[in-house]
Amino acid sequence: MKSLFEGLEFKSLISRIPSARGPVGLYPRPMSSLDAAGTRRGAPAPATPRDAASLATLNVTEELDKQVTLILQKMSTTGIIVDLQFLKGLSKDWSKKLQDIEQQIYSIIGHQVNLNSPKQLQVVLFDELKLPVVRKTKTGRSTDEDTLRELAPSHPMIPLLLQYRQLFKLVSTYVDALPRFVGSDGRVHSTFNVEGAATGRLSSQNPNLQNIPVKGEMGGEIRKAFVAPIGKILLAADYSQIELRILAHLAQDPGLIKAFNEGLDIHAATASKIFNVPVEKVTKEQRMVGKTMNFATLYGQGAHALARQLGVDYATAQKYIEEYFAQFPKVRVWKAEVLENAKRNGYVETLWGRKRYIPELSAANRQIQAFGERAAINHPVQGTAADMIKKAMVEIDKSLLNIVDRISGEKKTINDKRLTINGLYSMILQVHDELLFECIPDNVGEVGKMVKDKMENALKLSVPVLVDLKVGPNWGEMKALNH
DNA sequence: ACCCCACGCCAC
DNA sequence: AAACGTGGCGTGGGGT
Ligand SMILES: Nc1nc2c(ncn2[C@H]2C[C@H](O)[C@@H](COP(=O)(O)OP(=O)(O)OP(=O)(O)O)O2)c(=O)[nH]1
Ligand SMILES: [Mn+2]
Ligand SMILES: [Mn+2]
Repeated sequence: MKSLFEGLEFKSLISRIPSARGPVGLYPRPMSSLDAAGTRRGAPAPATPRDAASLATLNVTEELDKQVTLILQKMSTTGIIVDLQFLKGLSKDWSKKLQDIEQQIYSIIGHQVNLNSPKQLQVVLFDELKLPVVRKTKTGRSTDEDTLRELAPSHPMIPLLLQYRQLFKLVSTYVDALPRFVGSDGRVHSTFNVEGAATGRLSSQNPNLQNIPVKGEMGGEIRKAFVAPIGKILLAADYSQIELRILAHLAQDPGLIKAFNEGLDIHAATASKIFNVPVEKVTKEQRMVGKTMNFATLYGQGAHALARQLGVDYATAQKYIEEYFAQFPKVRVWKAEVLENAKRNGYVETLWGRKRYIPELSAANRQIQAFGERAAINHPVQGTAADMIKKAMVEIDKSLLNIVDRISGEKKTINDKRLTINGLYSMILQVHDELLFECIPDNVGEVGKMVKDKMENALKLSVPVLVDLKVGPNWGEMKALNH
């Protein structure tokens, strides 16, 4: 669990409603952030004492989380197949590339160095090669990706180092690490934590299946290792622009509401403006930049950071931010209201009343206050999205059992530790606003329709909620599923 | 074998 | 580094 202001001297806690539920999974492994009782490390005291009545009665989100916990256990028990042979091939190819790059770098600088050690790298870059220090970390001179991009034209080893970093990350964190989690059934069984994030989002660990690479060709290659078993396919369902739709509802912003009623893609529209291309010509990569700008601006990014991130000058970044809030005027008003309430109550909450206490709001240090304010703005939006998909998961889990009962007279469910596991259609992953299922190809159209319906109607918003469906033989080759 | 921290970076 | 937010993990470096 992260502190709100990691870099600052004194640490505080993010208080939250206590709950008796901990992580869920087959293989606890090292329970890094939670103790055996599922209570939060570093937060020994309950955030809010419960009165006698609330000890016995779960509120809406507690009841929701209780039901979700059972589903998470099933997801963990089912697991997902990882193609070990495929990863072995990737490892071989990419490790050779890594060695090549490493040798090239050594011959350029004239000696060996541990390229994975930022400390050793600093000496090479800034002392030996005398490259300019772009920015500093707490303890020294930064060598992160942004820094290296700026330094790239100054020395031939930098582009190689960037390649090395990317490749090493993918190999060490995924290609070589995932096989260590594969059980004798050929599957990885991640642990999902129902209260993994302060906002109500889940988290996933051992391994984390919510941060599997997706960008670029190499990301797609890694996702190809997540496969459906013989005779089944994968079905994926991802909400469209979900937090912007929730924002539209919470802020009741006319610009956002109109856009969604007209079926517009706001991420693409933002990208169209940034890259000065017609919206229909926006590429996937450009849309991603638009998406990041939309959320970063909403959650308080400044013009300086935006300018750096987009590679534009400060004035242009300022203009983008102004235009954003001019386009969606009620967003500023809503943010001010949230902060006012937050400071009065000491907490913020989602549409469903999931509370997050933010003591930083009353901190003496202004910088800490500012961190608290940005968290306070984020929680109602990110947390409502979490409530929404959790509700959908509960409804979908019920419906799947009904569908199975109907289409097959024979018993296709397995009872395992009081969990009813469905052998035909299994929910196997949740990635914040996406659900992944393993299912027999029969009736995938009907199941997809049901999943889409449950997700789109889990919460009633004042704008349409849309879900994109995809199917494929593996997670790297998913194609749109129409009707 | 386990722990911590800093750095850096993957995803949503 | 920074006035986007929410996470988890691998490595290096140091320690028990
Ligand atoms: N603050 C912040 N939130 C993010 C960021 N990336 C993703 N999120 C949150 C907001 C998104 O609505 C939500 C789901 O991520 P997705 O990648 O599915 O994006 P989204 O649903 O907005 O667009 P989509 O139509 O699915 O491509 O996660 C980010 O960079 N910053
Ligand atoms: Mn989405
Ligand atoms: Mn998504």
